[in-house]
Amino acid sequence: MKVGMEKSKKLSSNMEDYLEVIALLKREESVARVRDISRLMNVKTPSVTAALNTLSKKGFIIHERYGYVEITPEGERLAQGIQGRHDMLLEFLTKILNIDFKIAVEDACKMEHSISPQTFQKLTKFIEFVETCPDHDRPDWLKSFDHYFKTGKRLRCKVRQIKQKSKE
Amino acid sequence: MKVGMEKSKKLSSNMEDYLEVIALLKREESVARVRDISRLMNVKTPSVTAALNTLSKKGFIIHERYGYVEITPEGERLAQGIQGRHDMLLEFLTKILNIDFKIAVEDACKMEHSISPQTFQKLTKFIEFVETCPDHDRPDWLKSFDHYFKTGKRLRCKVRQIKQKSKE
DNA sequence: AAAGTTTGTTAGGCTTATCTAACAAATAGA
DNA sequence: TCTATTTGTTAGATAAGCCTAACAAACTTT
Repeated sequence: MKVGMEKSKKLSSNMEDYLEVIALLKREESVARVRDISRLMNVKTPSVTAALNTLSKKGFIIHERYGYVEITPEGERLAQGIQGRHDMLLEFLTKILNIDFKIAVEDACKMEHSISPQTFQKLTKFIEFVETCPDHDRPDWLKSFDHYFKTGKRLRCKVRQIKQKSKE
Repeated sequence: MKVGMEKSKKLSSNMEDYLEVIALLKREESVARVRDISRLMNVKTPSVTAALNTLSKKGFIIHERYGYVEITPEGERLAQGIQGRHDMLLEFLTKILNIDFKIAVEDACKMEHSISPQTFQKLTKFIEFVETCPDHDRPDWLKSFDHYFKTGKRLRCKVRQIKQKSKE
């Protein structure tokens, strides 16, 4: 074992989930209790206690025996990152790909832990690009994809295309 | 423990990775040896032996002591599914989102284990939709996104829009 | 305020996946 | 062929996460 070995600040997917749920509870119920965490995560309370010890040691939360769970600024920052990835993925899956909500949530919950910053950034911009399109709700090319997905047939995607054809 | 309890056929991400690598070796080198699996996966050989026992018990491979690893039809089917998800994700990330290859591979390697069939199907069709577009290489709307990503500015995507503006 | 209920912790066990060390089998070279 | 090297296996340890059972603290409730 190396001498100056720092304890790693990196969290496993599981620990990220705990932190995410804690942040959610703080946000929605103003306090985070062991019982609530255990219910939301479908684990027993001893598992929560163990997780809290891990998160404490790494400095993401503050937890004294029998007390509420508090998040440190560092924990808050991390939780926001995870939540941001989750929200973005969910939006991409539901609004752009039209995946069923329940399945989209499942996918997002898993992918939120592994997606790279670069992919996150690209997808974020992609969503923004779609949603700020000066069309009505959904840009025409996406509607065209919807149709392609349903029928397997392409719509003429460009008027220009037709014009070019008539010029030949 | 329930009486009729079957051993589950479900594989962890780790075991899926082993199976994937075994299939890769069979494909590229015609045989899969413990040593090669261990090298490709950056684990020591005893870890491979342990994994092979797990995969054998679940019926995805056949492995006798000191022999090559063979894949069963069931294992082959599973491996193809995983590889298919991997390839699709890699294509989506590199060709559509223009993510750097190395990062795209990392993302794909993680996501391939968690993506739902529905999302797989949608993304597959989406790639198909993009790649069969009657444009040159990349459809105009995607080029328009590229520009938006680089500059943050939208290109006029529709003439109609301009007309509406001048009407106000 | 004492008893009962709920909540949280500790202790100890199981599983998965990894490792090192030691040994055994297979292959290669002299 | 017989020894040396490489490859594979076994044994035993460690770490993460989960569990149950037992206990302890905190809260309700009368």
